[in-house]
Amino acid sequence: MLAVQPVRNGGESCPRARDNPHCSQCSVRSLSVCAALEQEEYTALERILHTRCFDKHATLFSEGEPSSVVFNITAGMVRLYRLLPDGRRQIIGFAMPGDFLGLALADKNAFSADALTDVQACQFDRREFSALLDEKPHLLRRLHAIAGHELGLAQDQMIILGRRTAEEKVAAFLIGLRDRWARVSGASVNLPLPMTRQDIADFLGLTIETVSRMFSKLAREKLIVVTPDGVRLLDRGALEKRAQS
Amino acid sequence: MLAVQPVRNGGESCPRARDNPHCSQCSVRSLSVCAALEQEEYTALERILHTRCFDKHATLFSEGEPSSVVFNITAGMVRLYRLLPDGRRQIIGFAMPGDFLGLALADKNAFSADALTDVQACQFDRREFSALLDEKPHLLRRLHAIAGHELGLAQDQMIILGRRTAEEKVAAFLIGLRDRWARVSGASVNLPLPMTRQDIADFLGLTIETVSRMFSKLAREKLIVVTPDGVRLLDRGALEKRAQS
DNA sequence: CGTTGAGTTGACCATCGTCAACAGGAGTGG
DNA sequence: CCACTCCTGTTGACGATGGTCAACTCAACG
Repeated sequence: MLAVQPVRNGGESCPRARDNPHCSQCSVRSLSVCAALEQEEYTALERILHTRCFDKHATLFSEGEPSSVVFNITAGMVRLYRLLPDGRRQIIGFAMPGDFLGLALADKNAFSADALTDVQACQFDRREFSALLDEKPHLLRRLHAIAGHELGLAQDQMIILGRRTAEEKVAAFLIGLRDRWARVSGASVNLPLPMTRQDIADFLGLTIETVSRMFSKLAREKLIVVTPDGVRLLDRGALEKRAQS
Repeated sequence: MLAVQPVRNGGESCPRARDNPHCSQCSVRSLSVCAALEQEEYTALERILHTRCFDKHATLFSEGEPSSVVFNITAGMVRLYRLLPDGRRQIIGFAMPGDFLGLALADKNAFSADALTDVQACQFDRREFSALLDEKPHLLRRLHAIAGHELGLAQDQMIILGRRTAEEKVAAFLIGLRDRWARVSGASVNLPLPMTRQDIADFLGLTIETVSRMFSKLAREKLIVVTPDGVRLLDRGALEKRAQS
């Protein structure tokens, strides 16, 4: 099954989810900030948490605007990007279940975020969340650890953008996405790609045509099969070799 | 004067500096983690702080090794980089006075760091520093705020690497370095470049030849003058226009 | 059944990388 | 002091990678 999370939930509307905002039953708890907290901390989080749903293509927040809320994604995939004055776009990353948006707790959004699929998320008022961090330093430690991890990912992406060929970029993208996806939904050779070729191109610093050509090339060489809503990874080893990772 | 910080200090040796580890007299205090702390926090920091000097070309730490210490740079410039298996190198950034190395507090170094000039730094044992953060959540907040800022810089760099031409990259590099340098040593049209062309190339995802050509081009067009140890920025406005920033 | 938008493929071309030659400074040894 | 080497940086000629432009397919949708 290539369909992403929300479909699995059968399009449950958010009210249903809101009836039940218990971290103890959260499927992404082990993957996110919320991992390894104390009962008291979960209780505090549940008190200020709102479950939210976003339709595909909906905007979670926009670059430059005052940021009033932060999110923990629980289902679906989110596109994070920044725009240049001349209209060029750089995709910063793709957020998945377990990912936290608003790590920096800054008062302006550093980037825009919109939903590539239907998305569910835990939403927190930024000030309330920030105040909670003052009360629960342990939670702040968790958040900081995640920020450190994100910094590492950003540096990986710098290497990909700066020092890799088109083929290596696409291979590294597929490997990287697969690894992250496996944490959420278990290992599988099928990898859903809810983003467009343009999104991938803007993530990798390529054009849509080059991305398409590289997909075709990898398919011709039997490393992947391109499916309607993603790819099937046939030869992970060979793919990793191309990614130079 | 294009010479960088340590020269200004007349080559004072570290023992001299160690006699005097008082944050209250630190020239970079206002720029770093240490800004806006309480007296009690400075006292705690001074207790676990060691001032260190590194000669030009010395290694502060290496990628992959267990990280036992963290640094706050007080003078000089440091090159931060990662290596690919095949020898290609990506420079992650250049650290200046006020910059903190080891933000993530991870137990392995995510990158290597070596001195481009003589360097002075406050060194902390990572475990001691980490323990201090548990006692002083306010200090952790500071550190987290800085991590958020670094994440923003990393995203800026992604845009530069992914979506800009060689000329834009070099212009953006000069503007960015100048802005950061101005915080340390005051505004000036003279910008020291202690790094080699190869370093700049590995930072921008270019070759040494292309960097050289772009410097020549900007010089031919009277936007900069290339000096033995850096550049003189003649037309900041025009340069910013080229940087598309 | 026409329209729209995503994706693929081909032809051509420009930017930037590769290879090579050369200049100038620093360090070394005769 | 000069000759020599080494290293960094500059410049030119050439070519390849990836961008540009265009035509086409296909699926979704009314």
